[in-house]
Amino acid sequence: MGRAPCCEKMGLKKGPWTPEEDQILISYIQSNGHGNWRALPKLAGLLKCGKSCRLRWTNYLRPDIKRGNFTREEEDSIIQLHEMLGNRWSAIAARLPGRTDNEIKNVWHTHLKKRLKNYQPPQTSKRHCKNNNDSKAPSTSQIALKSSHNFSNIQEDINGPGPGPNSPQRSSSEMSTVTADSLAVTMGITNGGGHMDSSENFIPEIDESFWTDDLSTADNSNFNMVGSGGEELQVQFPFHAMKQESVEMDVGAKLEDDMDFWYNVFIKSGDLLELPEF
DNA sequence: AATATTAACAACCGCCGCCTT
DNA sequence: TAAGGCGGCGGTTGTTAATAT
Repeated sequence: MGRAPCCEKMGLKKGPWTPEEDQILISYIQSNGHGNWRALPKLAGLLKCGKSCRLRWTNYLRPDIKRGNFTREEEDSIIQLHEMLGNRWSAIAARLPGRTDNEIKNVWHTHLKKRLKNYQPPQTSKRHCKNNNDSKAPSTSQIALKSSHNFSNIQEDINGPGPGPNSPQRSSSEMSTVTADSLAVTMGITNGGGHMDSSENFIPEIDESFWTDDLSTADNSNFNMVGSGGEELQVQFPFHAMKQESVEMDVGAKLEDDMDFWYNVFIKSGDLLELPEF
């Protein structure tokens, strides 16, 4: 069934916002907050529906919105995030401060799709990224992240409760600490041949042969993460990931020094993350 | 200079999930 | 527990500006 769109209510104006309407909305929200969006237009004296007001505010009038063209770095971040998250524009926007989902969506459709279309990733041999010498070294913008959290939580998330076949054998004294205590991390595995990172490094796709169900033969893995501010983080997990499209983990896996693989991972609640000196 | 085409962006629409009653 | 309201999200459309013919 579904509700009728609020804008079908009598007397409500559709279409572009005038500077006067913008000013009314800004003034009202600044002094009263938006509260109930549906009630707002009436209270503020606007002939717009609440939905339209909310959209106008969140996509255009909000004071923290960054106007102007996207930088190359921002575009690269969008491409990378889109590879991980798909069309989840709001999730992408959450990692690009000052940018809105609508704006990012527009940029994607008008610029970035074309850019990617023109880009042909280099061919990678099987398990090409397995070897450090083959895979790209971390760029200077990437930061190694370590945590003291026991990574068995992650294995439990993947394998279910109980001791995994590859329980951590190293003492936590070897680990640095991330101060975040409940950081949720989601691994997003690339499926499409690879991509360029913001430093023009090619991050290869992970070949089917990489994945294993046998953690006892696992290698340490290394992840390329995007932090809350869109910054890239390089992390490693001491287990060989099993293939899952999206794995929710408790933060803080134990992370190791030996670099092996490159993946794309994003921090779901990145605000909690504090980067250690490293 | 006029017209057609394309690009860019703002706004709308409808669905979905969460929250309240 | 179910129903309805609300906000948020992603897809899509409409309008305007820029560029090509």
